[in-house]
Amino acid sequence: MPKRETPRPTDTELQILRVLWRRGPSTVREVHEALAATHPTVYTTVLKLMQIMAEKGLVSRNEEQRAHVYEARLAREETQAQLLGDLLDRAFEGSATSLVMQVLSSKRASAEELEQIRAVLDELEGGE
Amino acid sequence: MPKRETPRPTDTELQILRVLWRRGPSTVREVHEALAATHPTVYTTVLKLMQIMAEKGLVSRNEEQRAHVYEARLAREETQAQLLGDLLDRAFEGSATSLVMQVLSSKRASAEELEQIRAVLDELEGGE
DNA sequence: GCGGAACTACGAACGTTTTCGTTGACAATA
DNA sequence: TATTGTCAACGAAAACGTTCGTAGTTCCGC
Repeated sequence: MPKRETPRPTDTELQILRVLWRRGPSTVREVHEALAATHPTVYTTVLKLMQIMAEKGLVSRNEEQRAHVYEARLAREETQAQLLGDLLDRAFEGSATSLVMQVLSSKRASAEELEQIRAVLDELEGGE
Repeated sequence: MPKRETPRPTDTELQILRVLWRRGPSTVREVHEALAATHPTVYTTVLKLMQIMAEKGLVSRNEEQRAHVYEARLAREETQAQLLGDLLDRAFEGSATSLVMQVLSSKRASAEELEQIRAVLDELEGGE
């Protein structure tokens, strides 16, 4: 039984993944340009990172074209769930309630967002 | 205007902080023993870590006694909020709603937990 | 006072992540 | 065919986090 688990992406790797989620399958050049605004580096740095990410299994690589096309292997939601579960264990002793309370009480959530969350709650409680 | 921000604690540093939050101000030895079960290392490793954490400002240090007494500089909730806000930016594009949805759907919260969360929502919306 | 226990301080080693320069392959073009 | 531009591959270096051994200090009991 293989223990095939994707490792948790580092901060920089996550920035690349976000580009791939937003743009879909992309070449190194495309990612590099998309990253230029927020994370200015040299082309080969992005290349190296993405090669390593391919080795780790974070992205898949299509080599049919001369410029290889990379794609995130896990959907955005899967990785989000992974990171969130991780933080839940590491910093919240597994208590989802206190995590949600924290996120709500830090004034990040707007009124509309609160409404949406309430809707999700309704669905979870009543729906099933 | 000084830009005094506490750096985000690493995984290992967070383990130490968790001990300090649980025990309150503690010596290196006390932390080391508390950590022995989950994170077995040598005494001086914990010492070094805590010295570095003091430099970073993650903990404060009282040197009155021979065995220095360390204390977390930020309350548990503050650090949790910091880490959460960080993850929100890095992985959720700032959307608290999708973060809460993720945590609710993946770690299916119990009925009581849902009730508690709903109470928080009520307080946030109606209370003020 | 002496020896051992409990500390802090320090520095070296190691692994991982991030960065970049260089090289060689390939393609398009003049 | 020679030149130029784009690309992957690779290696090395820098930065960071983690680990541990060693040295030196202080304290206590004998």
